[in-house]
Amino acid sequence: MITNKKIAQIFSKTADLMEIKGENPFKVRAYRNAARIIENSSKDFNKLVKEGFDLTRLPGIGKDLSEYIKEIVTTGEFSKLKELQSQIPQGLVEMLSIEGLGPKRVKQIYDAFKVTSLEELRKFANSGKLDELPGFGPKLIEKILKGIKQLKKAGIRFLYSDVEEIAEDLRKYLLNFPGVEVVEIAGSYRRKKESVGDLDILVVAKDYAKVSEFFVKYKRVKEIYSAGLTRSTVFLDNDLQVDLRAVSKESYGAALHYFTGSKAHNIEIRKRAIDLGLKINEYGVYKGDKKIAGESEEEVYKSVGLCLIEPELRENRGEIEACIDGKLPKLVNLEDIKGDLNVKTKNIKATIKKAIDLGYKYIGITRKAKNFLNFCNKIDNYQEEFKEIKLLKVLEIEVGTDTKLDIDNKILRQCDLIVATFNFDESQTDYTDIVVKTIKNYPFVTLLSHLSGRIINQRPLASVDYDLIFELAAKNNIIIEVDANPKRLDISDVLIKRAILNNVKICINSNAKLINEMDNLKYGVYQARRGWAEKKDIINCMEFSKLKGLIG
DNA sequence: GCCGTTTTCGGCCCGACTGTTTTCAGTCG
Repeated sequence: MITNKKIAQIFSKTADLMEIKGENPFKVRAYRNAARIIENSSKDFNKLVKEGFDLTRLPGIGKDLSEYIKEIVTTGEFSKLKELQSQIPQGLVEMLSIEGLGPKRVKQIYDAFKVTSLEELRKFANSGKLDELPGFGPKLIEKILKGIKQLKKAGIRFLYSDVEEIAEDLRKYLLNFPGVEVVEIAGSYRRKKESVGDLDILVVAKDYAKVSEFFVKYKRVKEIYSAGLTRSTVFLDNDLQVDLRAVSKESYGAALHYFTGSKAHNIEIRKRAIDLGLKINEYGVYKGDKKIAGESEEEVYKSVGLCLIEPELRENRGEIEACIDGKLPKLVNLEDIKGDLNVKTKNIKATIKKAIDLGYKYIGITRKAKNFLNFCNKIDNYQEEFKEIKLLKVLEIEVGTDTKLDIDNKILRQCDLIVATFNFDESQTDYTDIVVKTIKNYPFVTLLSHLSGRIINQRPLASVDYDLIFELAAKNNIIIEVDANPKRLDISDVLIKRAILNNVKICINSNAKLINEMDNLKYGVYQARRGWAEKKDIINCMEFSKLKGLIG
């Protein structure tokens, strides 16, 4: 089955190749735009095509792209891409990821020397041949050589949780410097994306030059890439890129908006400004030469007739339209969480104490069927001891590819919640059947865990007909879990939005194996916010009495 | 390739920076 992600990948690949070929850049943009729309869509394109939906109704998809999508869904391939691939060597695409090399220069190099691989490029650069090309000076060539070396590192994204500590430490470090008034970390970090490419730090300060000097002396800086009058870039010891930018107080809101992104969101906002006869850049909102807004983000949004849109929503996934219609979600907050329903920690007493510390009203401790009755006795005893928190006995069953389940009735009567977790065999391609069978044949299962099976940067989403599953889940009151483990965040933001649109309730659990991993729940909340989730969509934001009715 | 309440052509977000030139193209975010 062709997933949205797969279609998106095909279009972006096509765009890369077209760019090198020297096609009209706006045409290339149309493909990239379509790729983004499809990947972010809350609808399954495979399904839309099969239902005969008129794809040209979607903004950004016209007559041609609509036909191409149909071709990809029905044949699994894209003839245009195949043709491009036969004309343009793969090595050229790799060259695009070298800092300083874009499509024009790659094409220039290829046309002149027929260089098709990075290795060949390195030889040419070293031999001095590249100097012959117009526009290629010693500095650019040095940059290319350096870029080839660093290529492996380039493009890696860090888990949000991995950069969080550094980011907050840097924030404190800069705030301590005399004359620094504001430090804010923008970019995908502020949008709470599951992975972050680099850190964009904005600073309002009396004397930027001094702050910049102080910044590049940060203990973890390995390399200073550039240090200018308004911008400095460094690499840290773990290869994380950090940009520091000087911002004036009067432009702070415009700059924060601009550098928070996403790019797609910014472009939409700017288009809107143009329609209103305004111009937006990182310094402010302008009517002619007159600056009419810029000090705060609220002002910037207000100038184009919008309300403040929370950073997590800024992906051009319908947030602007929702704002106009007054239908922006009131996003869930960490404080709304009343309990964690899937904790696999060994030490029960320590778990309960931690849950109380976290202010939880209830905590679900999970075990597999083996020795479950013995575990239940222990929980009953602890419940006597800790009356301030409600303890739930959670049974986890692993669904293999055969969906055979054999659970003792005694156990079923004892547990408060049964969670099915999927253990997909990587060799299989479509797991929809297994999930459907689990829902239909085992009515005692109320929570589905690891539905997509993804591990960030390692294992992609399983190929499942998510809309079908969500429909069934809504009908059968099945809850879908968001595993807050920052390496997983399964299900993803886009899927959370799709689940909620299908009236499916979600549950954010830490899946903690160690006590301190219970703190990971916040990452699940961030992901849920990116998936437009409100308090009412999340069962562990509910009082215990209401929750009981949903999981019982 | 998409789009249109100046609608079937002619636009398409916008500015900084870099390195190369000598007024600007390419790249980047």
